[in-house]
Amino acid sequence: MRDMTRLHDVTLTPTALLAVDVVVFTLRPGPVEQSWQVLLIRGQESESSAQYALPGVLVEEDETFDGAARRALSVKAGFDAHDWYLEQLATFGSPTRDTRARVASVAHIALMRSDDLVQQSMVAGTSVEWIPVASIPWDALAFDHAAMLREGIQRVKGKIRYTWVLFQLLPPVFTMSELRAAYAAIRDPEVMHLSTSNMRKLFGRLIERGVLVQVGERAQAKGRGRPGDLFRFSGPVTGTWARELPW
Amino acid sequence: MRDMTRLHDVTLTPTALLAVDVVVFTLRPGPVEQSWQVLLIRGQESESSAQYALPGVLVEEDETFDGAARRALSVKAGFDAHDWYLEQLATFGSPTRDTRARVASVAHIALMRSDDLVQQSMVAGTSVEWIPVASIPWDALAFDHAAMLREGIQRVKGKIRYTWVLFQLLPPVFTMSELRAAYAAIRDPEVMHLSTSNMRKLFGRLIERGVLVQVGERAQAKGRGRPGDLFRFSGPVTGTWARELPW
DNA sequence: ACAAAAGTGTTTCTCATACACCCATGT
DNA sequence: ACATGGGTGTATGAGAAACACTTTTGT
Repeated sequence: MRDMTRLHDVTLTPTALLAVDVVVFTLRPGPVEQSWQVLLIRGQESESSAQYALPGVLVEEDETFDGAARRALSVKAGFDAHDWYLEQLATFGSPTRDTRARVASVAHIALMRSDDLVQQSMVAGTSVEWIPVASIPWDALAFDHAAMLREGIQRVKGKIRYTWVLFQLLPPVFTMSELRAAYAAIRDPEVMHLSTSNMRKLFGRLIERGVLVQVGERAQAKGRGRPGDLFRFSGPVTGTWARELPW
Repeated sequence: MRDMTRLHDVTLTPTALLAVDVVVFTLRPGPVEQSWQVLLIRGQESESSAQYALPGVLVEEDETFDGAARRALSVKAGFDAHDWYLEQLATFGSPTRDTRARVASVAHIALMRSDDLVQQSMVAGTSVEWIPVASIPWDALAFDHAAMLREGIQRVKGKIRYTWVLFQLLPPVFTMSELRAAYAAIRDPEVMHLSTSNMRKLFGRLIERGVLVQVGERAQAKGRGRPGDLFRFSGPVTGTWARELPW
């Protein structure tokens, strides 16, 4: 970056390859237990026991990790992820993780709004599958992708409790019920038992501060019952609650 | 790790170098504002503006990141860090961070108990300095070490609030006052105004669960005032509070 | 004896949870 | 009409914060 305070006495011959892998999460309509889903790629190399892998690519010479991760989503899954929430998770680089060369993979997590799903696609020879987090085929994952998934799941579970990333998984406009359902799907189905009354009280602070804006309309009624008021999130992606949410 | 589901169609020529850098924190006696300190290496290459750097080394062929990080602490600062708390922070690998080659550095944070400081040392040509976090020379840091420090500081500040890592910075036996002071030094000096009464009530849960054990003795009296009861932490390093601490 | 630091117990107030009741929509 | 889901307001209980008072040390 700025100077050469280090490495002056060593060779600069490259010794490793850099890769990125992405754990993509989304929320889909359906039963709470299956709503939170992750994207896996089913490979065509059927001779091995590893049927599933995370989307990943090798990092190119002049490419940032962020750029490589978004390219992986494009190349491996056919998604245009240029405006998705993306954050670095951790780097996996055990000397033995790949037998052919030292490969360090910088794992990321990405959050896709379920209504972006219009584009679902099929990429030459591989197929893209959304799997509920509750039923991940842990034993059929390539490389150390199981460890990446475990860490990614923990990261998201923890982070929705004190930051505003949850809104990156919701559509632009949503009801309190949808917000509660999103929370329940990721953290704990028990949250579904919370009354809308208490939800509003908790999120009332955000409404006062203008982070949640009530759009002047009601949602489309679906099925029986009164449709809920619609809200729009207008705060910074990186924002946090003053206090951690109680559940 | 397990098979070859990927990379089958690309060359495996190494293109990058792997490094580790470590942000080492400790707590030292003294005024609250200067108690939380970080380790910086003052380099001898005085021609450049970057006077300070984090301890770091290149990762060797058969070395884990964890191993390389502990070696960096040994080689660059003369510490035996084999039993220190060490965790991966993030990987910094901008294509332009080093002009000579693509170097990806896996940053770590390490926590040193201040009473381990017996070993303080001097390594050939470089000098090890403990700098209060409040007075880091941001403009005199090599590479992207300023970014690493910023992230490291945020990580620790956040993590002491919901995990038990704070105890990794305290001596094996400590008083409630020392615990409060440690918290105050990292999070907010305001915490110093909390009464010991309220502290005990908050940590009372931990005492009941046996995570904090009251050693049957009082601390050495220093100066005026009654010495505090001594406690010992006996929980898992990775433990978390049921609820986030209120401050 | 007094100041300073630590321990114990009580009071107050905030806020999470629970509950009772009203509103809107589809069958 | 009634069942179902959403919204409003109130009551209850847990716990954080504040405070008054006692205990132990050094000067």
